[in-house]
Amino acid sequence: MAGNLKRPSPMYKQLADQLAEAIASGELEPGVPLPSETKLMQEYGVSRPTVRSAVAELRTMGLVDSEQGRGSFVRNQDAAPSVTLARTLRRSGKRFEAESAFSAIESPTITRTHITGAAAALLERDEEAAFAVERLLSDPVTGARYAHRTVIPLDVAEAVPQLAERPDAELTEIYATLTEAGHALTWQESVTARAPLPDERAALGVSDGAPVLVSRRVTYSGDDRPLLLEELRASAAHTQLTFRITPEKAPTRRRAGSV
Amino acid sequence: MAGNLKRPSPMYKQLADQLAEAIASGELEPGVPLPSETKLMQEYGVSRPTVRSAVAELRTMGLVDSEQGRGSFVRNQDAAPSVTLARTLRRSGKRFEAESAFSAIESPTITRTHITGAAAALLERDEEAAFAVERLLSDPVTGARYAHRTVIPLDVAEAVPQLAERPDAELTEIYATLTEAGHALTWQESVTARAPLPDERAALGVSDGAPVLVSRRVTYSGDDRPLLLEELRASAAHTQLTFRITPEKAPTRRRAGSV
DNA sequence: TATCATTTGTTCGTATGTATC
DNA sequence: CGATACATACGAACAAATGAT
Repeated sequence: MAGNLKRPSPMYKQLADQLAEAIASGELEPGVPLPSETKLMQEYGVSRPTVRSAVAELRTMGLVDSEQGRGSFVRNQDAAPSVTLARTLRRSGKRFEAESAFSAIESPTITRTHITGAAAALLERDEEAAFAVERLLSDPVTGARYAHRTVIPLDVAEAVPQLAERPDAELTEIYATLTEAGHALTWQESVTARAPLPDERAALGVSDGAPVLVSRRVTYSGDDRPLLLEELRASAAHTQLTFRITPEKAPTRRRAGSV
Repeated sequence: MAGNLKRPSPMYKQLADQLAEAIASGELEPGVPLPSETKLMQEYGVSRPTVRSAVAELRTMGLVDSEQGRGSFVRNQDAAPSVTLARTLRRSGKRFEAESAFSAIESPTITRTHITGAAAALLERDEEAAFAVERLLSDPVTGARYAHRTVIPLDVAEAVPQLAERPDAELTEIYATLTEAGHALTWQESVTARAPLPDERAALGVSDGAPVLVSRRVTYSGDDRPLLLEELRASAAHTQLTFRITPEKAPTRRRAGSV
């Protein structure tokens, strides 16, 4: 980790890259502090703002955590994927069971809303009324927190009285209820990630630079009519989601270059 | 959007919050530029560094994109999940087909490596030798780019000669080969996300503040012996992954509080 | 084509606040 | 209490990209 920075490519980025490489190579181990800002200024012959920009880069890359009065510490990334949430369902007859178990931090809140945004596209309903059930959950082992939200369109709730009465029933119960109501259920889950919103940082305990995983599961009647939506949000630093891939038995259509 | 900032809570954060709120409320619509840094300095009576810190916050929140010489523009978040990659397999007899098709940007590169890190855990092999096949792919419609990596442990390749000869065959071919070799294949995919590394920014075209989705698919023989690993990386700003959830037929064990 | 005003990007310097040890 | 560390905020200058003149 010597002290030579050429131009161009901003000096703060070069410094960030060098530090990132030192972290990746293990030269700077998790838990140990970076050299202080003053040291880095002297070592590399750059000014304070340049050093601070470099360290800020490392923070947004999720490589270090800075603590006022102490230092900037290399984050332990091996301990990163700690919690694995299996997004699998088990079924026996008309009963369902979810693979991953949570404990609720607060009791669920039920509200009446309208379906907008991503939910509208997935439920194929725009601006229609719906029940929304919000839960704040935590993993019983690690204490990691999750936000869970269920959206039940009003037309679905009206067709199945038990849903309207207890929209906050457990999801496995709801699946059973819908099955008894004659629906042949199928599910599709879609996963993406984004930077946390300000309120999510606190609620989900998202560490600096870590994204939020957003997973949305749609329950269909048959293969195509959306009945309800679940949305799960979690800090990606603590969580990975797993899916069992089951090949569909379907006629082969030719396609080129797929991987 | 008036100009009153109290202390404490850093002024740059207050300014960032006010701008974020203006974006959330629709006062600042997607595509329109924020007031210029000079304007914001005057409006709020703060210095240029303070304004720049605030805008930097918005960038890492993924709310705006800044372009030198032009301005900082509110990002269109509705157009965010543009590309949907279905992580589903289809099967007919011993033939397989992937749902999502890509076109290769470069021809695959084959290297000999050792299995470490997340791959070691998933393949249940530590430091063992393996083929690694790297591909840079793109979506034929949108042009979005993906990095794909296949890891084939050497013991698997040696047991199935076709793999050792052409480790860079298409995955569906490899699945077929393994099936013909007598393996009953199953798959498990795990998804997480993280901030992009410096080289990924360029290779995957990751916009500022957007995380990278990392999805790893393990192919098992039977239910438990890992044969090979695929790793797919993509910018979460452009991509969502979809999974078909197929309930497993299994005896019901009781569990509390699952959602 | 060349110039110029505007806008963001980079880098320096300096001062002060605040948490930690 | 004092030394050290990061956090915030100011001012200033120049670079680089853009778009219009």
